Amino acid sequence: MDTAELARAIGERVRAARAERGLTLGALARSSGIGKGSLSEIEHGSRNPNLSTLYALAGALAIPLAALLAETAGAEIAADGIRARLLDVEEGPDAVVEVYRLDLEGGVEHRSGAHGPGVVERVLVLRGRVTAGRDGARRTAGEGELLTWVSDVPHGYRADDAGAVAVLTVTTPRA
Amino acid sequence: MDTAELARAIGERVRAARAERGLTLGALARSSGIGKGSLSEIEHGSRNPNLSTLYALAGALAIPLAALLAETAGAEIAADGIRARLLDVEEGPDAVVEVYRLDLEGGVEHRSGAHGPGVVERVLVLRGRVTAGRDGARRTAGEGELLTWVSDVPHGYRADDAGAVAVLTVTTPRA
DNA sequence: CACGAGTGTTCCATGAACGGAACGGTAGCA
DNA sequence: TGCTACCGTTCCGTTCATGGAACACTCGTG
Repeated sequence: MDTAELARAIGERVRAARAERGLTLGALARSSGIGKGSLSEIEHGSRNPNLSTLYALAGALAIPLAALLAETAGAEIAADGIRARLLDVEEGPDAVVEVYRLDLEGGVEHRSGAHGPGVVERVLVLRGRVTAGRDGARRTAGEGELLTWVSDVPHGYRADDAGAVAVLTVTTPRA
Repeated sequence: MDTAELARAIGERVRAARAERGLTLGALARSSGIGKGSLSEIEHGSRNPNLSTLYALAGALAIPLAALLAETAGAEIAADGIRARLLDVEEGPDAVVEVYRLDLEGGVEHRSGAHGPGVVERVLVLRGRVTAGRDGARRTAGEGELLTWVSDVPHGYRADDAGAVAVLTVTTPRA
């Protein structure tokens, strides 16, 4: 991703956030103190805004600056009915633990092949009910409950019809 | 926090990252394609760099742009021997769940007063051993284990001597 | 149809961020 | 002590991002 692409991505996020809030370009210009022309070009990605402009913009839209500029492309895995966003990576002496936020649409099955030996997955349910685990040994957890399995064989996740949100941790032992 | 403060904070982060990597200002200038003078002033916070400059800088330092610009002040709670970094907030229909990464130094006790009624805390241990819970009803969990308690009374956390890392979720019911 | 009030885009003079050159300071070395 | 090499800071001419004005366009209204 180069700067032009990033500028375009930021522009899209700004326009989406503005639309979400029902603001016109002029209204956002007034509340942020940024020129209407500047805003227009920022939304099109044809500007190279400086820090104060970005900061004022994020403030007026009530978005964290980091969220406005995130290069989430690589950190976000999205498929039909499932979205996994990397929140954190803990590099311990014996293992690396990745922490994801998992958004599961209702009723959609997500399958995953076998991972390396010793890889353990854990799902801590935040909202809804999740059925997950190794093929043939699925279990179900409700809010606040934890599912654990060794994922060296094919496995999968599924939410109740209402959908679910969970924290997924993937623990990979060091080679 | 205004723009000047943010610029100063970013400058400090840049200088720290550069020192960590053992780079001189000139070397970083060459690898990032940014002028040496610009870099010097950015590190002092006396510049208002634009997007392409920030992006090139983050790239040369191998830091995510979002991390360079994060306004972590509000999202990070740091005290003696404990650090809690907000990873995510899930706003469900019945409750709001905050997800934190918890870093606990060995042997240090962290106490917390009572929260509102119905607030539930959960600790999923990623590394080490954690003893936590309501006063008088502490329990201990090792890697991959989960501790849960209702935090409407004083409670606390403590890691083994080696320290620990965990995911903490705080579930607050909607009023 | 004319008009006013709104939209978002394009244009422009000004001021500031840019890269690079010049500078003072320090360390190593003959 | 003279020389070289490199450090980080300050300065400077050029380039470009800025806010605001001018603009084209779309509605709703009389």
